Amino acid sequence: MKYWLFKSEPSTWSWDDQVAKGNAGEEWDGVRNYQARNFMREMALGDRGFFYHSQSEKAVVGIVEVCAKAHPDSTTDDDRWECVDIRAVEPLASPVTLATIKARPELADMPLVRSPRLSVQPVSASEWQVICQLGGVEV
DNA sequence: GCCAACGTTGGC
DNA sequence: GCCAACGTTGGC
Repeated sequence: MKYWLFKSEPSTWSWDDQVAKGNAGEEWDGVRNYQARNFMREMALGDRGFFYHSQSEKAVVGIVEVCAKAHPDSTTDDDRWECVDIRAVEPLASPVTLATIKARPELADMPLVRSPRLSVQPVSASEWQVICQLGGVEV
């Protein structure tokens, strides 16, 4: 199983919006970036991901699961763009902020730190464990 | 195929 | 609200 990070502006699509969709999940649509799309193509059913709020909040707030593999993005006719579906699994007991992540040497290589604009990113197993611990979530 | 212009994103 | 960084677009 692989780990990922999904970034969203809470004013556009928040963790609460994601939770409201329940187990059916929701398309992670609107991605118009090849790198991000390619990561989504690599995702398998059951892969886990962090849900990150950008802008005002700047924190990992929840854990999601891939519940549909990459398929055409329904919000465009342009067949270059694909997306997966994800569903909320559980919130972090305490959100892990960008400041906290930046302060951790073992997390300093995350794309979140290095290229903050990439909206879908891979997360290593060790990074996953560290952030889960910081967030008060059992791995 | 290159490169400049532009729009968007996100941190501060 | 500003500004820097980046990726995409379109003209040549």
